[in-house]
Amino acid sequence: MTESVRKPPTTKRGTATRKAIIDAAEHVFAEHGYADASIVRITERAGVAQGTFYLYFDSKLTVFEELVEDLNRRVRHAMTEGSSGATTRLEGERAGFRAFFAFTAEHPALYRVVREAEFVSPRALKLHYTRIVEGYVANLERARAAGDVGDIDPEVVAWVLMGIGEMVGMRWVLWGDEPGHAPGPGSTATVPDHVFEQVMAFIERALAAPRPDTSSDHPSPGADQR
Amino acid sequence: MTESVRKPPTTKRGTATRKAIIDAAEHVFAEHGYADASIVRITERAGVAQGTFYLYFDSKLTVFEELVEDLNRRVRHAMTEGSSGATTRLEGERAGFRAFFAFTAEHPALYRVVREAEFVSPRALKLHYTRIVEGYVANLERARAAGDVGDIDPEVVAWVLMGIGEMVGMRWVLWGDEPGHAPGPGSTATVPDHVFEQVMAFIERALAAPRPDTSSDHPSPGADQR
Amino acid sequence: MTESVRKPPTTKRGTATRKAIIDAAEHVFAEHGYADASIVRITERAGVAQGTFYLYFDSKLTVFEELVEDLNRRVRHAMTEGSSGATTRLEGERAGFRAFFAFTAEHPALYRVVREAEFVSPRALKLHYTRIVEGYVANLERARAAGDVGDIDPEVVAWVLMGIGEMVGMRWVLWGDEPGHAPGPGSTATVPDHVFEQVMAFIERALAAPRPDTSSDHPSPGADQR
Amino acid sequence: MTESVRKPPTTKRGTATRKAIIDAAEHVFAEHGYADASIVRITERAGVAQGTFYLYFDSKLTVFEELVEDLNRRVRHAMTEGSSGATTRLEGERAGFRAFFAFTAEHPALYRVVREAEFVSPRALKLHYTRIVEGYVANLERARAAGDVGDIDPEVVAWVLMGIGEMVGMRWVLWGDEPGHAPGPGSTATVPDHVFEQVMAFIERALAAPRPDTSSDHPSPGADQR
DNA sequence: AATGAATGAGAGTTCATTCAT
DNA sequence: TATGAATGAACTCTCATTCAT
Repeated sequence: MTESVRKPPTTKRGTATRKAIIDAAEHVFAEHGYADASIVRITERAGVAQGTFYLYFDSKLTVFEELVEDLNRRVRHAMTEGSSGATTRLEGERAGFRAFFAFTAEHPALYRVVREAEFVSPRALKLHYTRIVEGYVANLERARAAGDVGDIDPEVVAWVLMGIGEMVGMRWVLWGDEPGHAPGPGSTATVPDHVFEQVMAFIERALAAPRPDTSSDHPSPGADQR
Repeated sequence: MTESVRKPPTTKRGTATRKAIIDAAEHVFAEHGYADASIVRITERAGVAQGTFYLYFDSKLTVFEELVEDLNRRVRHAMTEGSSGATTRLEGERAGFRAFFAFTAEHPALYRVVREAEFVSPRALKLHYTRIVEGYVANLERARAAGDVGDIDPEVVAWVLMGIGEMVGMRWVLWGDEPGHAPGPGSTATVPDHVFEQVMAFIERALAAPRPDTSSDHPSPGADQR
Repeated sequence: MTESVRKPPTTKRGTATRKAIIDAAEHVFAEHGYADASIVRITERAGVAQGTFYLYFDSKLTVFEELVEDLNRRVRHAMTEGSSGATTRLEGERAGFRAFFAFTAEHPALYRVVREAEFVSPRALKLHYTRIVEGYVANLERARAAGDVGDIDPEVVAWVLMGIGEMVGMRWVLWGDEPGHAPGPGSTATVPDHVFEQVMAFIERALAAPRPDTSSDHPSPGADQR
Repeated sequence: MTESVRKPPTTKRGTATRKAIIDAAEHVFAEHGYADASIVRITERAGVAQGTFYLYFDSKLTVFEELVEDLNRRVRHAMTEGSSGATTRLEGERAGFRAFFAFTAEHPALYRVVREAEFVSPRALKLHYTRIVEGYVANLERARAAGDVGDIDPEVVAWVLMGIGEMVGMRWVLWGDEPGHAPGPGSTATVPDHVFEQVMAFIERALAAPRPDTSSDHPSPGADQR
């Protein structure tokens, strides 16, 4: 296991070059997938020579992993940013999902790159999902403590939410309205309103705290809605 | 629209060889992913010469697509089979998910192959998901007509269920209990009970028909909305 | 040098099969050239299985050589046949060339196969040319003895005639009138009249016996040097 | 109409490598023919790695076509160069043919490569012949205008000359004196004198302007129509 | 006599990576 | 810091030939 060494630039010019390469890589990976994303393509798009690539990255895999991390950081940022202004849990949830879909629309790379990561870099893949899930878990635990949601296992529910977001994103953001043909590369269409509402309603019903009156006058002992 | 040039085998031996290759392909794709699943690896595992491969398949892509179709057929079969004995919708749903997870455990290829299909064969990928979703949709429409579930959009919910199944399957079947290291190739562990229960409960709450008494002042006791 | 063994058929059916293969080979070689003329293509066109081929021929090279021999026999036959009715040398020459061009038009294989033979089977190539040349030589020697042509070296002139026939055939029979695009496979167009006349006139001038009166002081009246 | 993707070399080293490959290709094609001239053989002879080949050429076919063009340029250059010092048409013609045979002796590739081009690249083949023919045509038209040759069709005669040169070159330059066995690869023997004289005499008789006095009663003594 | 499945060497080509400049 | 020429292992695929049936 050769240690992957970071190769930080030391000059302004270097920093710019490095960024150019990462940016190029995002597009190339998104468009061709890992296997078909050749270094030539990346460097050509970045406007540098092939050799230059290895001044900043150890290998193709290295950029890939760094890119996954980068995108991961950015989605999570977008999600918290999006829901930061929310005053209720429900509002926050909606804003978070909206931000997620918007990010997916703007950065299809996230999606495609992550799905391929299964074989390319399981480590990166797991990190990616785990980190997002951790965010959900934190929110869910807080909500549960506040009695905002029912008695759920935050860990499990977090993964469930992750799955919903991913599949709906793939279906409606990446594929577009017509499942037959994918939207062009520049498309930034997001999930249609009614789909979004259906999804959120689904989630809300699933999370909703049991109505306090359920056990009020006619307590059904042992009734556990789980 | 290019038709396959290869003719189907006409002898017993040929049929056996073809099957051996497809079987080998399933394992190799599952283990290495499409890009790294070389023809050499596949034929070596199948115990035939490299050239033999091309007697039955036009290209690596062809086997891939055929394999996806094959696995798709088999999961769907497993799922309907599994839920065939169920008497209530709830029971059927549980059995269907169980079958899905069990299949995933036994055929990790399904999972891995499909996730990589994004770039390899978008067509195959879409077919796969769409077909499974169609099954869900049919069930949901029937349930809604019977008043078994609330007023949901079956199409959207179907994709949501698909997403849940896929993510939970990945997390607990493929990764195993410890997210750090994947279970060995031969592992057939399935989703832990408590996770399964949590997931099913989540889904049930989300699908449940709204309780009729909600807006009335005379709650009908014993009304079980599930 | 493994001896190429003939594999003659012993039954009627066998004879038919063998012929079918040779015929198919002529077309396939003519259309694709030696290198791209696969055994599969030949046997498919002949309507037999691959293995059957080796019942009648030792190898791809064997059919090729036999085909060259066959075609050679046939052009020569066509040429002598054509000029058999001629009463003068000039007439015979014209008829011979006409027959040659006609054969080329009907059997482009001759042409193409021979040109490729340079590398495939030098032996066959040389045999082919040499045999045709021998015919020319015989005619020229006879003509010289009869005083019908000047004092030429029959051997050299024979090769020259061969070259003329081949190049003109290629240019006007195989390429057609427009050098830009070759005529379709079925085309049997031959050399245009005026080209034919030019070529024959060229040859006649070159062969003509020097007029006896030129250097003598007693012109022999009626001497026609052509 | 697909443009070559390879960029021309920008450094001295690159230029040298490219040349080394073309040179190697010339020899390998000449020795083995197109079909058997593998990239391995070419690169091995050039002393570079296989991959290097593709830095400069898109494919085997590309080098082939470039080589044909290159050789074509060079024969034509050699021919005009050779006949440049000539003072009479006859002298020029002889010099041109001599140059052609000499070139053939030194570059057997020209010959072999062109004959195989029929299937490999008809376009290149036609270009090659057409360009040489154009040179002949120009000369013949000039000669005819000057009354140096009879009333011939320059186009037809040009192809005829082409055919003579090619066949004689093949017979006496490439095959050597003994038709049984080709001369070694390094052989630079050219057409034997007496053959050359016979060929030129043949051509001269065919081209000679008809003697003006032919129909007069006062033969101009010493006029030799050859 | 005929089949057609099987072979395996070898083809052309790509590409991550190295290195001299 | 940047270049771009060079590498060579690995890939997919073809095909003349063999052989059991």
